[in-house]
Amino acid sequence: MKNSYFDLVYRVTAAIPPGRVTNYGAIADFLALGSARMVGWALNKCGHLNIPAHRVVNRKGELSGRNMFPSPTMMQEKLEQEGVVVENDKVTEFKTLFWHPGDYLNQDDYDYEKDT
DNA sequence: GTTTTGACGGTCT
DNA sequence: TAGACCGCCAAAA
Repeated sequence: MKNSYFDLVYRVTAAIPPGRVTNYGAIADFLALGSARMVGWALNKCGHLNIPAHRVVNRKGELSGRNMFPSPTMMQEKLEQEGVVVENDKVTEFKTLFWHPGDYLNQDDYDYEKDT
């Protein structure tokens, strides 16, 4: 538990319920980071952690970070696998599937550092 | 030590 | 309504 700004991002991202998506701005605003780029950047170094970064998209609901994944299609595949309808690399029901960061309080805590 | 880029967002034109 | 510009903080070159 480092309590760093990116660790907070990890926790919120890990708390995103399956079949649900959110955007960087919401997390950035919730954590008062001041910039959505901090969120995306923090997730960029999530490579060694088991964080569902595929559930995090930009404000337009587009899978902007798919290019960073081991496989660009993996992000969309995972979203569809959880029931999220993705078309043209963007979430169609984004506004409906949108998940508010504040709801993560209901998820209590989550060990994102626990890989395996 | 300085400059540029980056998984973005909001506001102005 | 749509397109373009600026701003946020941090890390790498």
